[in-house]
Amino acid sequence: MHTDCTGEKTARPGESEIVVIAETFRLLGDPTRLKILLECLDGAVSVGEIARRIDASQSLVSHHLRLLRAARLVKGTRQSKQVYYEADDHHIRHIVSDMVAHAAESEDTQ
Amino acid sequence: MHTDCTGEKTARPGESEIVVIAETFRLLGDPTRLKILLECLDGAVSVGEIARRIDASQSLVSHHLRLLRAARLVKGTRQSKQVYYEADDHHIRHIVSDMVAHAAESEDTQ
DNA sequence: TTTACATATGAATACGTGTTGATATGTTGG
DNA sequence: CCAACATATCAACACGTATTCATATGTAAA
Repeated sequence: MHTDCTGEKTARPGESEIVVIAETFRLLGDPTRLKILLECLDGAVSVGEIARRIDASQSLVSHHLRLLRAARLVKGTRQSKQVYYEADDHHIRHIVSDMVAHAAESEDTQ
Repeated sequence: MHTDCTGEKTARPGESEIVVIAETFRLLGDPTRLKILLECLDGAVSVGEIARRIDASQSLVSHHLRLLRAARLVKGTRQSKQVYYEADDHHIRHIVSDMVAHAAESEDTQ
C-alpha cells in the first residue's frame, strides 16, 4: 500500500479550503455517520437497508445521508421507490482504510 | 499516487473500533486543530511558533495539542524550554492529502 | 533563590449539532 | 382516484465542546 512515499510535502491549503476540509472530516467524526459511510463502501445500498444494518431510525439515516451527500462523500441514485447510496470516489476508501490502519497501529504499539 | 487500487474491500471494523476511528476523524474536523496538524506535517514545530503561524492563543493551541497527542496524531519532544510537535506517522499525511485531493476534485467537478 | 520565559491545566461560557417524533414528498400498484 | 411503501424534511430538545481567562507547572539564566 502507498508505495510512492517519497517524502513530498503536502501543499498548504488556504483558509477557505481548510474550513471545507475540516467540515468534511467532521462528517466522518460521528460514529453513526461513519457506520453509514462504511455500509456504502462496498456497493450501492438503499436507505432502509442501511437503517436496518446499523440499527438506526430511517429518519436519522436520511438526515445523515443528506449531509454526506452535500460533502460529496456519497452519491445516491433513485431506482423506483428506493434510493441507493454508495461512496462517491476512491479517495474516501483510502482515507477510511488509512485511518483504520492508524487506529490498529496505535493499539499494537500501545 | 495510490497505484495499487485493486478494488479490495475494506474490512469492517467492530463497534468499539468505529468509535475510536470516528473520534480520531472528529479531531480533524475542527479548522483550528486541522491548521495545527498541518503545521506539524512538514517537521517539528514549537507550540509558540504554531500559535504565531495560525494566529491563535497559546492556551488554545496547547489544549488542542493535548487532544491530538492523545489520539496519536502528533507526538511532542521537549528540547529545553520548548516542546516540538510533529505528525505521528505517515498515515496522517496520506489521510490529509487524500482529503485535500477530494476537496479539490469536488470544486473542479462542480 | 528569584526572575523570565514556554507550556500545560482548570473552570466557565456560548454555541453547534446529533437525535427523536411527527409530517411531507415522492413512487408504484390496484 | 386511493392506499401502501420509501424517503425526505421540519421543529425541538439534550448534550458535547471550542474558546477564553486565569493560573499552575516546568525550564533556564542571573
